[in-house]
Amino acid sequence: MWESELSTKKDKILIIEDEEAIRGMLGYSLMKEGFSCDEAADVDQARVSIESNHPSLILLDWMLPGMSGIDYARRLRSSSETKDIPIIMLTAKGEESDKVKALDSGADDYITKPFSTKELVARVRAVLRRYPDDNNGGAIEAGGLLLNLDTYRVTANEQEIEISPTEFKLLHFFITHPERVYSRSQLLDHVWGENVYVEERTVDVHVRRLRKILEPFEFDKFIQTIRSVGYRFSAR
Amino acid sequence: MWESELSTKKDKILIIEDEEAIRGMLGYSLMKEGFSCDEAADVDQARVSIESNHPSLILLDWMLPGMSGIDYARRLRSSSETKDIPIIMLTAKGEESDKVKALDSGADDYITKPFSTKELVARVRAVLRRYPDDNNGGAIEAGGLLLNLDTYRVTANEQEIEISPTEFKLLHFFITHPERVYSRSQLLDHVWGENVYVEERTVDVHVRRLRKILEPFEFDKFIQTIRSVGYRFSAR
DNA sequence: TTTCCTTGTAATGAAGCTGTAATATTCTTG
DNA sequence: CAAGAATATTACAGCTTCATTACAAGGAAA
Repeated sequence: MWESELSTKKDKILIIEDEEAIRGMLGYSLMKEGFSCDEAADVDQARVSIESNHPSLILLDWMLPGMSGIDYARRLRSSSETKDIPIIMLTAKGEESDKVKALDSGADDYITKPFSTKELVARVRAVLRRYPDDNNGGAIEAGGLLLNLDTYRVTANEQEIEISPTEFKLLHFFITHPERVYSRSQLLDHVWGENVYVEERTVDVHVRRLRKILEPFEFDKFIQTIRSVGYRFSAR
Repeated sequence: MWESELSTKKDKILIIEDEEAIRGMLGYSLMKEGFSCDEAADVDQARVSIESNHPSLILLDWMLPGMSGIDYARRLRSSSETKDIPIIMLTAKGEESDKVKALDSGADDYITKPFSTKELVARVRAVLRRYPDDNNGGAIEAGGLLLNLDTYRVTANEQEIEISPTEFKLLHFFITHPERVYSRSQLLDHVWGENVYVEERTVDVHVRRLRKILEPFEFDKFIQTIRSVGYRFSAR
C-alpha cells in the first residue's frame, strides 16, 4: 500500500491487475500524485480489499485470471455495495468496439495500454471529479442549475423546479457526466439500472420531459441530441 | 493583462485580489516567468474572466469584497465548469487552521503573505504539474482539426463544427489513416461496413460534403483527390 | 376507493441524413 | 485542341431518426 504524506483528502484507489509489474507501476505513479492505493491480483483479493478499504475508485484490467474485466465490472455494478464506485478499465486493445463494450459494462472510462502516467492521472482525476465533493452540502451545479442530492431539490437560477424521480436521476447522471455522449442503452443502464427491460425510445420521452421543465430557464439546451448516437449534457 | 512572448505553452493564470498593488505585482512576477495573466478585483470580474478566458489556474485572495475567498473557492469547486481549475489561496494569516480551511474548501495549495516571488512561482508550477494539461481527453488531432470520440465533437481551430454521422465516421477514418490513398471501395468497406451495397460514387458526394463543412477553415485541402485512384487525407 | 402523479409504450408528424442520378467541370491523352 | 474519362457539384426523393403527444397501467396519497 502506497501512501503520500502531503495531500489532504486522499482518494483510495484499488488496482485490480494480475501482472505485478504493471500493478506496481500504477500504484507508484498514483501514490506520487497523492492518491493512496491498494492492489489486487485477482477477483478474490479485490473482494477482500473492497470490503475492508472501500476504495473511491477502481482501476480494472481488461483481462483477469479466470474472468474478463467486463464481466467483473458488470458484477460490481449490480451489487448494491459496489455499484457507486467508479471504474476505469485498462485495456491493451485499441479497438472502438472494445471501448463501447467497456463503457456498456458500466465502466466510467477506459484507458488503452500503453498509456502515460499523465494520462492515467488525468483520467482518474476526471472521473473522481464527477462525483460530488460534498463541498456544497451535497449539491452539484452546472451553469445555474443546482441539484441537491440531500434534499432532492433542483433549482434553476435560484428558483425551485418540480421534478419527478426518474427525471431527477437522469438529470443527476447528466450533470455528473457532462461533455460526453451516452447512447440510450448506456443511459438505461446507468439511470434505470442494469437488468431493467425498458424500450430505448423511453429515454427520448424522459429527455423530452426533462427538457420541458428546464425550458422556462433555457436550460433545455444543455441536453443535446447527437443524432444516431445518443444524448450529451453540456453546460457550455 | 500581462503576457510573455517567449514561453511556448502559456498557462493562463487568473488573479483574484482586491488590492491593486498586490494584483499588479503578482501579475508582473508571473508574466516574467512566462505565464499569461488576467486580473479580477472582485467576484463579478472573476466570473467574466473565467468564462471568456478559461484560466488554467486561479490565485485567490483569502478576503474579497463581500465574500470570503473560502466560500468562493467552494463555489468554484461545485460548479461543473470551474471545478477542474486548480486554486491557490493567498492569505495574510499564517495559522495552521486557516491552511486546513483553505485546503478543505477545495484549494490545491495555500501561500502565506508575505511571500517571495520565487515561492509563488514554485507553487504555481507545482500545482500546474499535478494537473497534466488537459490531454484533449481522448481526442484526435490533425493540424488544427480536433475530433473527439467521447463528446462526439469536431472542432476546427477551437471552433465547433456541425457534422452528420457519416461525415463524422469518414473524417474519423481519414484522420486516423493519414498520408495514404484509399480507393472508393476501400473507403466503403472501412467507413460504411463490409457488406453494404452502395454505389462507389456515393463516396464522392460524402467527400464533397465533408470538404464543404471544412471549407470555412481551409481544412478542405486536407482531403486530396488522387485521380483514378481515390482519396488521401493529409494535414501537411 | 377515489384521485393524483408517475411512467412506459405506441402513434404520429417533423426534421435531418443519405444514396442516386443528372449535369457541370476538370483533367488526360492523342 | 478535341474527345474521352474521371471527378465535382447539385438536387431531390426516400429513408432513418427524433420530437411530441396521448394514453393506460400502476402506485401513492388522500
